[in-house]
Amino acid sequence: LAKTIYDIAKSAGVSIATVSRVFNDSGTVKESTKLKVLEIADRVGYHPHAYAKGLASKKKDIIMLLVPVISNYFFSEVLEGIQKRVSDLDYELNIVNIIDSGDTFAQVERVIKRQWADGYLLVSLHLEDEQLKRLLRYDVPISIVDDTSHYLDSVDFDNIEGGYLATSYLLSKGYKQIAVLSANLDSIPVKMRLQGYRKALNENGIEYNDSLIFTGDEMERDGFTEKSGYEAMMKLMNADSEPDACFVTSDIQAVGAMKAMEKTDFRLPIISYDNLSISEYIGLSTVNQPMNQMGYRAAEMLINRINEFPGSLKSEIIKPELIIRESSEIKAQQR
Amino acid sequence: LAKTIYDIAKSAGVSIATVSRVFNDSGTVKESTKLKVLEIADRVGYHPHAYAKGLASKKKDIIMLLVPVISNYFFSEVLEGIQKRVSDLDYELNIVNIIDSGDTFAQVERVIKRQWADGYLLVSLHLEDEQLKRLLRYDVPISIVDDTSHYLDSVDFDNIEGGYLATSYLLSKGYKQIAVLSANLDSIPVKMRLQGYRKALNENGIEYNDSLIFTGDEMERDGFTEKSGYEAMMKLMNADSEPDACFVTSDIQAVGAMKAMEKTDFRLPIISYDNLSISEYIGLSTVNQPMNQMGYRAAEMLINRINEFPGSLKSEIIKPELIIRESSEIKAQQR
DNA sequence: CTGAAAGCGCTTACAG
DNA sequence: CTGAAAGCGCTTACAG
Repeated sequence: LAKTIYDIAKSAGVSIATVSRVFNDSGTVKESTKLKVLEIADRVGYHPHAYAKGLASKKKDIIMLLVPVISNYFFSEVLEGIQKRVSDLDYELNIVNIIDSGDTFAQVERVIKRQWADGYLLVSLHLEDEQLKRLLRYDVPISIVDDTSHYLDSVDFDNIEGGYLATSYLLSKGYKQIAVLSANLDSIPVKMRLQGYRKALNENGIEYNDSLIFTGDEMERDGFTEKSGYEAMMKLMNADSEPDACFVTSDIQAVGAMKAMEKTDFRLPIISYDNLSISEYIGLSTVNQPMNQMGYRAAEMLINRINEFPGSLKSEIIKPELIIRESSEIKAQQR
Repeated sequence: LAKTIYDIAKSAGVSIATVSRVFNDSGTVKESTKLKVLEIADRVGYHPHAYAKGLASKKKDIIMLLVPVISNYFFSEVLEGIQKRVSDLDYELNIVNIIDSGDTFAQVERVIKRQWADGYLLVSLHLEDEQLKRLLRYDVPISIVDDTSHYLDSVDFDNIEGGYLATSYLLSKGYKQIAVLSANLDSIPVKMRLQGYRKALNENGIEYNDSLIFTGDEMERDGFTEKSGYEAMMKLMNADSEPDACFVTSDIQAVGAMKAMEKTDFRLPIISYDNLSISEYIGLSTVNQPMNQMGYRAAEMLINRINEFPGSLKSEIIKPELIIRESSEIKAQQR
């Protein structure tokens, strides 16, 4: 029932090769023939079959994006950047949601094996580098977004810089005892952010003090949760040390931390990380990552790679920026 | 470079037909042959080429989901329901993000014309019914999610019931002058929700009063914005009428309305609509729509349709439920 | 400017 | 239980 190139060719009184040329703007076709073909195609609702075209030409003009959690602010921003660049460069974007069921890598591998696209963007998937290495054998362009790899192109954020910016700012305000409310200390971004924290202390001649680092007990989502932030702040308030400001490794933890403070008279200037949409509501000073830009650059990088494959590994690091709102400007208020 | 069925057939010393049968679990293949084929395929990383398979067999085992805004709570919940049902019924899901650029219908039509999938789910797209009618000519199963159609299968929420539930609850608490902070009065869901509001008033013998309906001036996103809610509440506070409770057509408007109230001593019990994730934080009583269930049912409906196409039009309406938190339980406090 | 024909990587009757 | 062959709907040298 669906129309094929043969139907159009017959109606227009030309060969299928000519119809194909019209739709691909390739070769040379007499203007009148072209118009006729286009008119008929439009009337009957014909469009080249994506699979047939992809099979015959190798070129699919499709970028496929694999992502675990589709509905958060982070991904929405990254997607916007990707979408923009992909469209401008005349590709189409297909998204596949990778389900959190333990076999992440198998799901990714399956999609890639099936050869859906000209290139793949793996966003926030955090696979092990050895797993990524195994993808090389499929011999197709793949870029990693929001992570780094030794085997595949990547675009990532500079988490060291983020921790550094937040801490430096607090130091510049005269605070000296800067506590950290941290998510899982083994998580890569956390490690990096803390590295930035130490770097800032170091530059200001302040010694790093282990007893100022507080972690919640809840370790779901690597401790990037409200509950974990709440717990960490409770520990801070009951500790012997007397911090005068606080760096929190994520906004969502800061929400929990603020709830903990609200129950008491205790107040501490805070800077956190992520710039979630709620952060503006509650006046959270935070480190913003230009997610849109990350997506944009990643799409560009992948498409470049498609056009010159293979080639030497490319990796790009995007700098975060500090956003100051109320939470860092309040006066500390001790027990 | 990528492996094909011919490579596997040669290595295994069988014909390509046999390899095909192994991968499709069709026909009968000697167990030992099957094992051998599978072992070789796994070793070299072979998997049938999606396009070639789709072209040859007509059956693609793909459902494609078209959606305008990917990153909101609503879609994430709907997606979860869809994903679950789709996987259980052995299909794969591809998502295409429809960009808000005025040519929504053209984008949708383009995807469908290209025959990517066995069936399509159009989520929150709100196309005109005449446009949907035009999709019939592509002769492929399509279901509408979060809207209703006379031409295509659909799953939608019962917005009348939602307005009715919220209003009835406030009436049951003894309130009699129930104001409405409304988004665009011409929007379909708003009309429905207000119809439910009137129904509830009616059942309780209370006359509908036009001067209790307040709309913001901001009409971006059909007035489903914080700003619009803020403006509407400002109007309410400055009006002559003296409402004792309030139904707001969305949570996001309620956020704005609450900000307006916070600037004054004015307080009004509120119930809104949507149950956004922030609603729990701020204690908003609201109407929840089981989005997960909607997705689940829609996927099921589409796949049924794929298996018996064509057939008589199916449409399903999902009931919302009331969630009571603090915002409706406070005492009114007049100027 | 246009057409005939081979080929892309599969599936699926048909025959054995 | 297995293979040879036609066909899915296109693209693309090649020839004219």
